[in-house]
Amino acid sequence: MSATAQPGPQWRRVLGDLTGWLDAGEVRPGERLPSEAELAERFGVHRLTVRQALGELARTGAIRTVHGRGSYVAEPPYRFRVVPDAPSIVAQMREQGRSVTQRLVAHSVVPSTAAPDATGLPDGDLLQLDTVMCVDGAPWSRATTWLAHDRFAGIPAVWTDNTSLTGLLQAAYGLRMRRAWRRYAAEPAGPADADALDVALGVPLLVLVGANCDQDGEVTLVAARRTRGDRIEYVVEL
Amino acid sequence: MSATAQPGPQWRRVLGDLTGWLDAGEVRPGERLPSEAELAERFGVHRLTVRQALGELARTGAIRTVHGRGSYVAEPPYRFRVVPDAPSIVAQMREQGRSVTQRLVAHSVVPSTAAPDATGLPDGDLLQLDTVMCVDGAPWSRATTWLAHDRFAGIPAVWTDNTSLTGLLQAAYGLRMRRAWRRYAAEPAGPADADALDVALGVPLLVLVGANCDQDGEVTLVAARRTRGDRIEYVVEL
DNA sequence: TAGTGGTCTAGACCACCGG
DNA sequence: CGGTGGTCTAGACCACTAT
Repeated sequence: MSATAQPGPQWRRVLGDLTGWLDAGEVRPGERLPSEAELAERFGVHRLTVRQALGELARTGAIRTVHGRGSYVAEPPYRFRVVPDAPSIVAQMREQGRSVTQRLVAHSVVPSTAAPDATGLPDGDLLQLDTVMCVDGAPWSRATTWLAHDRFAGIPAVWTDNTSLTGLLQAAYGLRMRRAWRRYAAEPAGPADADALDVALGVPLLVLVGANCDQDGEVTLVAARRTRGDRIEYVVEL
Repeated sequence: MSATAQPGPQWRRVLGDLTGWLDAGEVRPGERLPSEAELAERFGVHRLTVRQALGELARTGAIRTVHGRGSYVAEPPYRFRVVPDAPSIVAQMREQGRSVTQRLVAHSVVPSTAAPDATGLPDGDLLQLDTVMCVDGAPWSRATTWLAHDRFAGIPAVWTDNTSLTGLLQAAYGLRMRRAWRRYAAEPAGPADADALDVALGVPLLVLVGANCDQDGEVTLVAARRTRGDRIEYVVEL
């Protein structure tokens, strides 16, 4: 009945009731919620009031709203536990039986100032690769990678959706890398993220910026990866 | 003039124009934006349309809206770079000249099932500490910590706002710990986070769950720390 | 008390999706 | 086509802040 007589704003009550539905499993993951109009009628409020509550649910990832179809209960935010030691992320996921593809959406030559500062990359032009990774068919993360252009200019020509950059560098360049440093941060999805990762504006992304170096200790690769917060967890064993 | 004739919705144009103001420094950090009513008039749209744009700015942390006063341009999202190796976070920040306080907001005895799974803590009741850390007077992170209750029951009695848990454990219990494992994730702020950290619902938090073990390799402390995403960056040197 | 943001309603039109 | 969510307006009232 949801006759919850709360003191706060009405959309809070609606939000509370809807959250209750989800927690109680009255609407299961994958199922559609009643339409906004019907919810408005059922709760005795205006549709905009319902939308306020639905917006909060969407921002926290509890539901997923699709224009023209409805709002669907999201799958529980399962997370891959990615272990930064061990092989590359792609190899790791494939070992877990996931289908992983990485599409090269853009590549360009940029001055070395374009990479995040304090990277340790050598001076000179850089090759910048913009990729989108999909796991089991769903957008998972975006990455921007910088490499010395003179050395790696041939990469875009041989890229395929099944490329693992780590594997490619080892196979084609004989390059075995190890991790130099990592930075972890949480940022809201911007317009480009929302578009590429199929999420709402502002949802949390886990941002990992890192550098790898070659056998001689020279930094040869810098990458910034923005991953859906509900889809990842980095585990570091010490 | 902002006669930007864009194709998308109007609130996008408003958002774009406001973002332009901020980027160009036409409104500086700490200054107040015009009132919603005035913005509505100036952009020739309804106040709700302006609010849609302001809401996005607030969620990305670009502005900060205060009931009854107005919307203020946020300080640039400066981030502490916290190095997980090296001393405790508190000690590290104080070395950087920050004033750090940690208020104990609650403590209780809970069954061992209350801690995040796979922690490695011994069975038996746990002491759970809920704390809020402020840096330079502003809320910065919330933490929940679990310890064996029988061994550490006296901690709440001696807690002060200047306590560093690491320091306390070493001083009062002769305990020197080292890191066992860490998990990094990004999650949206829930109601409790929003309240304690003074942020909007749903803004990104960087969540760090970790365990420390004593000299014998026994896990003695598990902690989950939820920090404002615009205020932190974890750096790991490898 | 005046000005600000927060909430809510009523009603409209558009854009998208599916059959 | 009908149903859905996305946007927008008009107007009202409430809650909070400052003076």
